Amino acid sequence: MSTPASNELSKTYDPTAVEPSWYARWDEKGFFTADPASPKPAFSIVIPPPNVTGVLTLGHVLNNTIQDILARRARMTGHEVLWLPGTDHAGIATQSVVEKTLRKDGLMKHRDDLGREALVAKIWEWREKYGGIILQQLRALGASCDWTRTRFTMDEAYSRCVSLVFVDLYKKGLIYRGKRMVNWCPASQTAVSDEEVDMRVQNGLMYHFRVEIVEEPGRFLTIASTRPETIPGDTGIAVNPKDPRYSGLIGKHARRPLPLENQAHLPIVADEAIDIAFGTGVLKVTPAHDKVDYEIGQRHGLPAVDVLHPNGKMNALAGRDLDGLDRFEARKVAAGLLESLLYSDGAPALVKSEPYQNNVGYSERGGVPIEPRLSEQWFLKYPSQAQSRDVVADSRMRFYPERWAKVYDHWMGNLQDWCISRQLWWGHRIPVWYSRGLREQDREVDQSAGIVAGKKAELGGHKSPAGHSDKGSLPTQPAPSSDVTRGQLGADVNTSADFVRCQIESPGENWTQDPDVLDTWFSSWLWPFATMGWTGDKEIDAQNPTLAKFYPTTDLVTGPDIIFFWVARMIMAGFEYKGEQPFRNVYFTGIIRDKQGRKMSKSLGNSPDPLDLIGKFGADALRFGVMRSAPLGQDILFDDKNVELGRNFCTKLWNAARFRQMQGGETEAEIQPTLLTSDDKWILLRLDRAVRDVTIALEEYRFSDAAQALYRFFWTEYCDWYLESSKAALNGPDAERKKNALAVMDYVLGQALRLFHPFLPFITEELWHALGFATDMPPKQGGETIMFAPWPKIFNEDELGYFGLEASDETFVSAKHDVVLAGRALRRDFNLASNLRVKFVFKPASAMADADLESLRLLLNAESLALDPAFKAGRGVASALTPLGELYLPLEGLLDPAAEKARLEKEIAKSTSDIAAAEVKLSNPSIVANAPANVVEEFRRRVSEGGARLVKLRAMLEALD
RNA sequence: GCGCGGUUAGCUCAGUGGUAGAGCGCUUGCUUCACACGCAAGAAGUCGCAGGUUCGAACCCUGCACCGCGCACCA
Repeated sequence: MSTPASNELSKTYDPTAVEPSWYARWDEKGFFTADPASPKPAFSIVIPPPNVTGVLTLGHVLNNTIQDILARRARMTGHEVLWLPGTDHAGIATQSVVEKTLRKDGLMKHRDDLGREALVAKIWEWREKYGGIILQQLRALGASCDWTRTRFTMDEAYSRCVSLVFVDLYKKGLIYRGKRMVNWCPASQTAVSDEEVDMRVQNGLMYHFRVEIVEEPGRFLTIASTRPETIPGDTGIAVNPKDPRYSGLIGKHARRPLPLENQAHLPIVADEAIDIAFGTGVLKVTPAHDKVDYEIGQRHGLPAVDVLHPNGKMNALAGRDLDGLDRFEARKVAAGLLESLLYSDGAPALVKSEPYQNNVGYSERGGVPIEPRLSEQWFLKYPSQAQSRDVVADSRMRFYPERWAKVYDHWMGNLQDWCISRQLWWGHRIPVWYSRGLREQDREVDQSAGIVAGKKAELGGHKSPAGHSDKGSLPTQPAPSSDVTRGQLGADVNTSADFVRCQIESPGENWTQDPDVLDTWFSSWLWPFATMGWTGDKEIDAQNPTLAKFYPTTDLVTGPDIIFFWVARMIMAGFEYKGEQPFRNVYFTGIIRDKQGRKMSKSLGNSPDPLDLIGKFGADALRFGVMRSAPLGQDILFDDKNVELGRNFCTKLWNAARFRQMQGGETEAEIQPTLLTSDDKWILLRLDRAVRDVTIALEEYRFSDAAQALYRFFWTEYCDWYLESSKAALNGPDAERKKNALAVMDYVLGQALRLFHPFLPFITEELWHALGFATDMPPKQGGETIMFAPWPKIFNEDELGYFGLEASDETFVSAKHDVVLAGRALRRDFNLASNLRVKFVFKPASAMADADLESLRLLLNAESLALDPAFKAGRGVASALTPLGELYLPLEGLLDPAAEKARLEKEIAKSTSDIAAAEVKLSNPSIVANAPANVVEEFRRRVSEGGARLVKLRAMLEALD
């Protein structure tokens, strides 16, 4: 047995004094380091890499606490744990942040002032200095990541994986380049993927304007549009062929009103896509600035006229009145022009403009409306689609909560090709090389905002090009490279190997690399294996112990907002490059909101800094508070009160430990089963229940349930009931009994600390050592750290028999608690101060052990509890009926007999109505016939027990007279 | 428009067929020798609405309303 803890605990728990030093020690000792050679079963998680520019938010706290809980519990259940950390280069976000700093510091006005190489160098510099702060912050939270394996998506080895995969997919014919309608962000001046567009409700205006029919002067068509500024880009007018109003006009022409100096004649075409019921049933077709219009344009051979610069300002083709204006300013000006443009009938072109609400796509990053824009980009047709869809559909990969599986399945069933190129400088440069001279020519066309012949361009909507159609089986295995050649893919791009090559290294002097970089997610989708040293070389990878041991990973913990961005793509990459799913379970957290239910945002200022909270309450408190209020699958309304509750709980735990320490004696003596009191047995059974509940809850990813079970067990059951009742033995004269009570306490505390450890890593480690639990454990199983102490197990039959634990112990002690509650209620009913020492008389229904009476007395805070089977209550005695007997509180002059009488009558009334309710049930033959036996039995019990209770209550009432 | 969540005590949420629960907040009494970040007692809910199934519904079914989210969109 160990010696008593030597260092005495201070009166209050100070997390700031404890947390950093324990973290440093864990880290130094290499406790977080994963050993691929370990014989233990593997458990692995890869962190969702935060932006390298990021700082810790409550979202990260939630997400990483969950991962840490999983990792820490896995260590305690004997797993070799790898929790792999790292950061993401986050293309647009990082480049914007650094550009902003540089502009603020006056080091540049525009990125072109520095040039590509210098800017990228600056960003690297910035990253070295400030990047990865968030990883430091995760340490303060207690995250047990294997920092020796920290990765960054732009590490040399990782970048090589990205290029490798690009080249491979290119060779498989899944990556192609083409001029297509993409989501263009005028703020960041790059294309973005469909997933990076948010639809927002917008209050705008619907403009109704007229165009004159060329062949029938004086006849007009009215068109409804929200974007009059794009009229100069109109190249056709479309109506539905079934619309009788306009059938005679098809094939004729309308005069485009703008620009005033170039009123072109637009063909009127018939297209099924036109909704007869919407607006006037006439659509202006602007193929260069709308996806649907582009498709209509394709069908009718209408050219695309781009009237916008990439930055969202109108260009020369918009006409002299609009040229140079911002698109929103141009909208107003265009409307004004239409208003002052008078037709031959003397009326203006503009009929009316009325308020209109519609949905507009916003750039997630740029925060401005997306401009659908025709441009040359790289696209990926997703690999391994079928396997990736099936693995979730048939539950080989489990989603928690399960409902996200449906969302995933829906998206997987409607995959659109992914626009992977970005017009940025920070990121993985596309490994494609152009023979000098060719590319410049291409770019010129792209930048010129000229007229592109409609027939030549590819279909919009990111449908796969011809020769790679969606019908038939999806390519689940790497397609043979001969399947599709680039020649078939982009008719508008010169793809001859003499001019274009896709390879990692430069082909030589006269070759220029594609200027674009890849979407950040094109690197993060490789995260689960690229971080583990994957090379793409089968032989080398087969020898990689990390991959062998830790891939596929066990769990992924992430937000549902990136299910498409990241999770789905990782699954596809996992199958394509590892031939296996990247993880077994995916846990989707809720979104952290403020207590009013609003999203956390900088502008609202409702986003507390987790480090402030840690400083104020401690990391354990923050973790516990967040976890206790984070039910599976629901958003979390965050309130500091939660953290306060966590802090209070830590203090409670601390003081319960302090109480134990103050009792002295050796730690963890052997429990003598014969000396166990009913309370001892009760707490052992409650502990057993807690072990079971917490274990199951964690296995089912119900973290808040686990936290609440722990909270209830420790605070209510251990502290409020057991610890108080144990004072009977601890303050009593019997040394053996005291020793045994301490042994029980130590056992419960030792197990409880382990159960708490995943949630509260710091305080549990501190107490584990301070109370001496570490002393007798094998070094690798709790001796050095509670991190490796075995996870508690529920009692088996032998143990239950050894301690003599039976269900009846629980029933009995809970009846004892009822006695205490009844006694406390009597105090309250007669307005006796809490601190008034009173004398109770107890008339037990059956014999009771001295220990039980003594604990009853203590819990009642009574001066005495006299056992008197023959007690006759008279006037001035308050009484209560309990499951274990009658409890009397003689009050002499203090009691108002009338009040006591009223109190008893109220109880009698309650009892009577309870009985009546049960009798009604029993008198109904169909209940007796249909209800299950145990339910009927329960009604009978209520009637019979209620009857007995009634008899006694009446006797008590009579005694008052 | 389609789909998914939600609607239970003042607030945040548990509760999947048999007499409504927790934490916070509130009220009252307590500096009771671990803890006032505490102890004890208490008040407080026609379980969104309307039908249905059932002996019995917060719970199962149908419809509706409202809140939130996702997807797709009509210019």
